[in-house]
Amino acid sequence: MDQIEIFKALSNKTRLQILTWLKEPEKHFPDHKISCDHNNLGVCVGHIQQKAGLTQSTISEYLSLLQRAGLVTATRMGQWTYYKRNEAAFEALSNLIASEI
Amino acid sequence: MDQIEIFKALSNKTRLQILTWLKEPEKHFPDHKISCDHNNLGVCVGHIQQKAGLTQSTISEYLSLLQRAGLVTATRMGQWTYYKRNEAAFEALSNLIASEI
DNA sequence: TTGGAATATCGGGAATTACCGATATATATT
DNA sequence: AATATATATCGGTAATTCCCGATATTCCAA
Repeated sequence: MDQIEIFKALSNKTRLQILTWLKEPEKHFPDHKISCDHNNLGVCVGHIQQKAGLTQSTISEYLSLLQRAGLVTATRMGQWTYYKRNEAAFEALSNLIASEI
Repeated sequence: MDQIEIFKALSNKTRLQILTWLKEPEKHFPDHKISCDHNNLGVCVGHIQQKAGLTQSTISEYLSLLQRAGLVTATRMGQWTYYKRNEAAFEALSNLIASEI
């Protein structure tokens, strides 16, 4: 758990938005059931990219950055990569700020 | 409470160190009683700078950056400026991460 | 009121980050 | 095998951040 990597990952408006969108995927990605997300794997890159309005390469990089920071997990299924929040990481970060930092 | 400004402020090793030092000033600045810190005002810039090992200008900027983010408060007393943690901000941030982000 | 001490601000070079377009890779379909 | 789709990676420019030295400002002391 690299604190600085986490805080850097959170220091960007688009990435923060993505994380809050992933809190309620069914709300923010209403068409996810009929396309990417079969189970509870998360949301695929393309949907996130469309909603964010930045290029595919940028969003792909942002998502892998969030993954390296441990804030999301990625699952590859066929041609899609599904990203979902790692709630444990947020809980740990909250506790870290409340007690360590 | 500008989230991004806060996370940017926390995205630096030296600034994180300063914040943890300020959690226990008497431990990390053992000579603070006989010099700067008369009451509970915090720790003066010079002591923080010595411990951090960076230049005076850098530390001064880091401290005002932390202040702008709301993570510390500054009190000017004579020629010294004393910085101390704003614990309410950390609590608020912890809660924010636990519930909003 | 002049000099010194503590801090703040200014200007700048090197490194990092924010995005992009182009291209590569992997998978699915025909 | 050839093509199409989804994602990842690469190379690059503009903006931001890191940290410095030099200078300005504020306050105190002689």
